[in-house]
Amino acid sequence: MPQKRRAPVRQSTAERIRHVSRARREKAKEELSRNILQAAGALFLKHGYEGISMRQIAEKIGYSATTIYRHYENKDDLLFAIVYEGFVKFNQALGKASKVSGDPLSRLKSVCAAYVMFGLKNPIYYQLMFMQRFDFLFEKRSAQQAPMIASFEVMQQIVTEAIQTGRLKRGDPETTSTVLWAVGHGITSLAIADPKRFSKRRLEEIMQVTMQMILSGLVDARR
Amino acid sequence: MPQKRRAPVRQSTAERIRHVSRARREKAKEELSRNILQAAGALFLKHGYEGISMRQIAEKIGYSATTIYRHYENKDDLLFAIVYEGFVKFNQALGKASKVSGDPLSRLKSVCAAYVMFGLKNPIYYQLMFMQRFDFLFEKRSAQQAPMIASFEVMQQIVTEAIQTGRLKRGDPETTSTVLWAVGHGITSLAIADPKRFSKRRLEEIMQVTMQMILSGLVDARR
Amino acid sequence: MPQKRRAPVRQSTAERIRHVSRARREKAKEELSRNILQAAGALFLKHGYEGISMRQIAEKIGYSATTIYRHYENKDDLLFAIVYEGFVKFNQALGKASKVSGDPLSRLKSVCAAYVMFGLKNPIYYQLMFMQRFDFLFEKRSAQQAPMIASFEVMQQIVTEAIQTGRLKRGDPETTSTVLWAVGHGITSLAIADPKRFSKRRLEEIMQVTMQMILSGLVDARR
Amino acid sequence: MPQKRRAPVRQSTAERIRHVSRARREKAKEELSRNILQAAGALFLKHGYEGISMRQIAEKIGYSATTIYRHYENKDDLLFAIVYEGFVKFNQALGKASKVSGDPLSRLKSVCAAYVMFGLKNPIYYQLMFMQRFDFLFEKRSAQQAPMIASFEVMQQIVTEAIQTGRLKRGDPETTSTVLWAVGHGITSLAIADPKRFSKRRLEEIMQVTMQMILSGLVDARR
DNA sequence: CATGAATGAGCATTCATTCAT
DNA sequence: TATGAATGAATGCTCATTCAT
Repeated sequence: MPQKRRAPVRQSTAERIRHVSRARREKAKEELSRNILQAAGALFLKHGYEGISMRQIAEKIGYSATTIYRHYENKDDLLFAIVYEGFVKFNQALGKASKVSGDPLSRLKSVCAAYVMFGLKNPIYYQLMFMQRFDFLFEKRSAQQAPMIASFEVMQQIVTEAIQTGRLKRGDPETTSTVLWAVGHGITSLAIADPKRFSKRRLEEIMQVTMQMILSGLVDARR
Repeated sequence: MPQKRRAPVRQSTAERIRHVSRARREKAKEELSRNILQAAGALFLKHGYEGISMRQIAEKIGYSATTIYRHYENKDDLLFAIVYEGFVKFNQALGKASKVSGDPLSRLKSVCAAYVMFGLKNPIYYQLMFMQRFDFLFEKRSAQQAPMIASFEVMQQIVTEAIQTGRLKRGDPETTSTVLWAVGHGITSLAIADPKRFSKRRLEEIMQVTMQMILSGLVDARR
Repeated sequence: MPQKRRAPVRQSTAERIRHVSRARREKAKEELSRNILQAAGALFLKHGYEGISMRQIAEKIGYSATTIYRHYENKDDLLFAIVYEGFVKFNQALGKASKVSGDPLSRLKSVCAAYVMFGLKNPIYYQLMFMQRFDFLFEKRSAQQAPMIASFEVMQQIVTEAIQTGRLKRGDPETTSTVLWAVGHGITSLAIADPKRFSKRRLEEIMQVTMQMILSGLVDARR
Repeated sequence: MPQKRRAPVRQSTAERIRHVSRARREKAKEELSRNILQAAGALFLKHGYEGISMRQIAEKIGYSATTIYRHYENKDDLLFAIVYEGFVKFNQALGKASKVSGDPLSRLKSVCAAYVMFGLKNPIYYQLMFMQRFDFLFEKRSAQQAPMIASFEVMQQIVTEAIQTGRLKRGDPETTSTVLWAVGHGITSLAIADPKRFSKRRLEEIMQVTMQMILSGLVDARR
């Protein structure tokens, strides 16, 4: 990141007094960055990206609007940071779930559950990531698509394995994993969009019915 | 300074033909109305409701922004018109599909297919209807929620029937129909959001796998 | 098309001096506030409240329209500030005049003269306060009506005293003070509206004739 | 008034059928003109000139906005027509009152009463004429200021007479008549602006006190 | 590092006015 | 004569962003 303005050679007295350890300062900065991200995320979610102004974000965190620009280049950048972080977290969650011990099928179940769980626990991220169209964000940032792609591949990988080991019916792994993805996405997005309909109990029922449907429907019964 | 506003420069008669017979004029008006609706829909979809201005819509249809106001009271009204029409069409599609002859199960399949088909054929409507949050639109127009509610009920009705006639496994009809809804929504919304991944062939495969999954997974095999 | 908004072109430092010491800065801010108030007042007066736009005010003071909003919440607020300040000044003027030494009659004369003088010295304030209907301003700001009410009461108070001490003819104090008010308002508003007719000399004559008329006409001659 | 578009040589059938007597047609036109004037006056008064749109006027009379333009050239012209008519009526009222039989003093009283009465009976006209600033209206229409000027002169004429015949104290007639004018205007405008304070009874009291004040104060008692 | 001041561009909406019918 | 359609300009206001301190 090209530092645009070099630091002055001589620190002012005031600066020296305020001077804390370098680590401490950086930590504070990061904390603020994260703060901004969270506030912005929550607001974007509630009122849409275009519906929220930098000033509103600033007000929520108790800083001036200008301060945000010290942490993020502009509004787009801020949004991207949220979505990007979302994908990193998402990727971690799926990755962790996929490493559960057991046969491919239980790992598949684990990943599916993790998918839905992520969405329900991070509705802000999920909506920003999957329920709105921010293609434009990645247009000029293709280099940073890695975690997004990786996430997609985790599931496909497991499905492939499950098919190869004969636990799932024979078929194109991409097709099958897309179906699973779609089921997960359908439940998650509906649950987020209309929480009233998705009480905890109802959701549990739904998940159970769904899992059973998947198992009865996709598993190769001959084994 | 009550300065006189100058009269707008008119386009020559040849450029645009208007003011013909009364019937013709009304037809032209309706056509323009529809035109606005379509343009607005496409734009809202791509950039979000808040991301699109009346001016942008106007420019797309080649009229001044003011003209839109002759057809729709305001921006909200315009969006509502789109969503409302979407639900009317949606309702018709589901209704028609549900009246197919045969046992509840084949009607269920028919409705599911109709659901996905509607989304794929009317991606603009679908996204505005289901992939964004426009609760506020109906807040003051509860009287016009009919087609929306009716749509939701079609599927639930069929599921209930299928359970009662023993074709589907015993269970709460609402849970079961929600699962089906979620599956349909998952496929549809993914297909719309990422068309590259959903070629016609791939989609057919997906639908087939899905249908089979549903049937194997939810149907009461004892019958 | 979330197109980036370009940064505004700034004026060179030399052109306008800002950002000095904190105290200096606050002083500058107040000065600008006052500047806006004056410009707005003059314009509202000449073309009516509805006839003037924020942009026109801004242009008059050489700032952008946005800047006004840093000082006043909105157009109503701006108008209110003017009228309110007017009443504060008016109240002070009447109050001071009423405290002149002497019998009630000379204090009455003093207040009448102060009334007219205020209007002539502050024609902008006067017209906005008394020659246009801005009831709506106070509808939601009843708490701030104090100076206005106080002003009205000063004259009535003196008249009451003058009647009680027998210097004015017996009669309803409210009626009498309203007559005096009307006379003062008549002269003041005509003088403001048609300054050509009200040269300094002519005005002096008018005031003299009027005062004499009041004294001959309202004073109880038996004393 | 230069007719911009000449009438077609051949009347269409429809036109011939609709054809009524010329007189009847003109009468209808005038009636509509008057209708527009009244509606516009009432609205201008209530919401200010700038606060009212042509469409609002049109809606009030149940015609399209375009129709107004057939009767008045533009909005300014419409306002002017109102004010002009007001001055014509005002002039008539004062003129009639000044022709009452009797000595100059009773004629003076008659004119003063007529002044106030006009304002109270035609508050719309009065406010538009005297309580708002429409200088711009007359800037390019100086030829039509006649009734306005005439009105001003009626009172001055009587005062001059009264002084010459020794009924009023010696003094500059212009000064004296201006004082009277101011008193009349003061009462009238206050009564219009704040009707709550000016009940019929209160107003009568005020008028009586005022008249007495004028007589005691301005009349030459030596006669 | 954080901020106050400032601004050009943009937004939804309304307006006065014109034109052809 | 009256009107529907259309429009450029304007309005109050908000926004993202910059700059110098």
